[in-house]
This record gives sequence, structure tokens and C-alpha cells, in this order.
Amino acid sequence: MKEYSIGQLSKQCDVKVPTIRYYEEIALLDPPGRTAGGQRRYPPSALERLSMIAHARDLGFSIDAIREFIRMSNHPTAPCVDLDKITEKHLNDVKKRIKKLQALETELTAMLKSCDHGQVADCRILQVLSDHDQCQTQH
Amino acid sequence: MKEYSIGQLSKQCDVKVPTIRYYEEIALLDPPGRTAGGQRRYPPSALERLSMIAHARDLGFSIDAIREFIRMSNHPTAPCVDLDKITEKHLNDVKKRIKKLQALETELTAMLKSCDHGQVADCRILQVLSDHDQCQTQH
DNA sequence: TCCAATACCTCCAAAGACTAGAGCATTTTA
DNA sequence: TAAAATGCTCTAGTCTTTGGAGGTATTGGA
Repeated sequence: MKEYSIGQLSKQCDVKVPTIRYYEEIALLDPPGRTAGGQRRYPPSALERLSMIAHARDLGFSIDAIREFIRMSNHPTAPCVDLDKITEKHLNDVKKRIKKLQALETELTAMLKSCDHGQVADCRILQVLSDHDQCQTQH
Repeated sequence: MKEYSIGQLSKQCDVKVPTIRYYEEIALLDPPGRTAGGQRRYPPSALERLSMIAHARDLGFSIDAIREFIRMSNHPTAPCVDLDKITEKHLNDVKKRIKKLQALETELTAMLKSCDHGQVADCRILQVLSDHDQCQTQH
């Protein structure tokens, strides 16, 4: 039942203190309890919530997408019809990201390999990322 | 040898016109030629460049990371030592992203499945994204 | 060829997501 | 219990992107 100060939360999740307060302001984080002196004290669950937000942001999800993740997570018992489309949308998005990243991984690995051999890579990072559909189908 | 106006580029790459001008301002895009009247005219290569920027941004890469991709791509013949660390750093980053996204994919798929069966998912989207190392090792 | 309609130009401002600092209060720890 | 560390609010700034105002180019018909 330990409680965390905002600074401890910040260190644990690698999120700057003002950013945590900002997330509270835009209602991504529930307002935590306060000490008699007015300082924030977070329950352990806030740690998980915040680090999920940080990772999702890092992966390129918008604040709104994260809001949807949170809503989905908070209402696993909600009518399926409501969740179905949102889930599917995000799943498609995630699959696309994975594909692009895997293509990028291939290219970066190839660059490293040709480096190993002292050879010059015909660098295709840009082409891989530019995603004319060849990239998806021809690799 | 066709040339594109900024509007055509915008449509093709799904990047807003002011955003294209902004990318030029911060030197992510080379300043294109101009007509006698002062309007921008882009070579076909700009199309590829811009769409790579758009995709990389979408995947969550920072402007600086993209600058590095461009630099790497522009100098495939540069000394390997210079590129090696940068490449490896990005490769690690890409691998981490892929892992996180795959975990997320698993969870979203599970949600959809339990929806199919009219059952209630024990939704773990948040936990998956919060990435205490269990997620990497226990799945 | 001329003339709307459309697209473009620059410049300025604002929105979204943070980040930093000033000035003061609370907590911790030596 | 006093000094150091951390926290509070509020304001202002950055970065990336988007929108609008006011004016100029380009273009597709008549």
C-alpha cells in the first residue's frame, strides 16, 4: 500500500515531473490524493498507468488513441459492439506499424552487415520508409 | 521528368501543405525550384523523401532521428565507424518497438476473439504497454 | 485571348504536447 | 529543528503542426 510522490513516479517511469502534472490536467491521469500540505501522493496503480502512457506515446500513439486504450481497459465488460470497431482499427494500425518497422529492421541489419565486411551498403532506409506498396509485397 | 506543385505533393503523401513548407524551413526537405512566379516545383524524388518522413513520424521517430536516417542514406559510402553506432542504436530502438507492438497486437487480437464468443475479455492492454519486463519474457 | 476559379505565396497566430523557471510551501534527513 | 531537497502554482517558452488573412500565379474553359 505504498504511496509515491510525484518525483518518485517521475524517476520510475522516466517521465518528467511537469509532464505528469500535464497529464493530470488533460485527464489522462486521475487526480491523486494529496497530503495535508497539498503534495500529490500516488497509489501503485498510477505507476502502471503512467508507464503505459509513456510507452504508447513513444510508439507514436496520439493522446486520443491512448484515451481510447484506457477506456477499453476500464470497461472490459462493455458491450462488444462498442469496442469491436475501435479494437479492430487499432489492431490494423498496430499491424501496419509492425510491418513498416520490420522492413526498417531488415535494412538496418543489412547496413550493419555490409559495414562488417568493409563494404558499402546500397542504403535503402528511405525507400523502405517511403512505403510505396512495393515494400510490403516485394521483400 | 514531371514536376509537382506543393498541392500535388500534399495529396500524394497525405501531408498538409503548411507542414511541407515547415519541413522545408527546418531543412528536412531541400528547397525546391521555383516557377517564374515564385511557386514551388518539386522533382519526383521529393515525393519519396516526404513520404518517408511522414511514415517515420507516424512510427514515432523524432525529427532528429529522421535527420540521421537522411544523413545515413545520403552517405552510404561514409566511413563505417561513423555510421555503425548510429545504425545500431536505431536498430535496437526498432527492435524494441516491434516487441512492444507485437505484445499489443496479441492483446488486441485476444480482445476481438473474446468478443466473438460473446465473452468478457480480461483486458490487459494497459499492462502490456506498461512494460515491466515481465511482458518481454513471460509471454 | 481573357477571365474566373483554383492554387499558391508570405506572414502571423494558435493548438497540442511538453518543458523550464520564478517564487514560495512542505517534507525529509542529518 | 534547521538546512537541503522536493513539491506547489502560475506563467511563459519550445517544438511540431495547422489555420487564416491578404495578396499573387496558374490554369481550364468561353
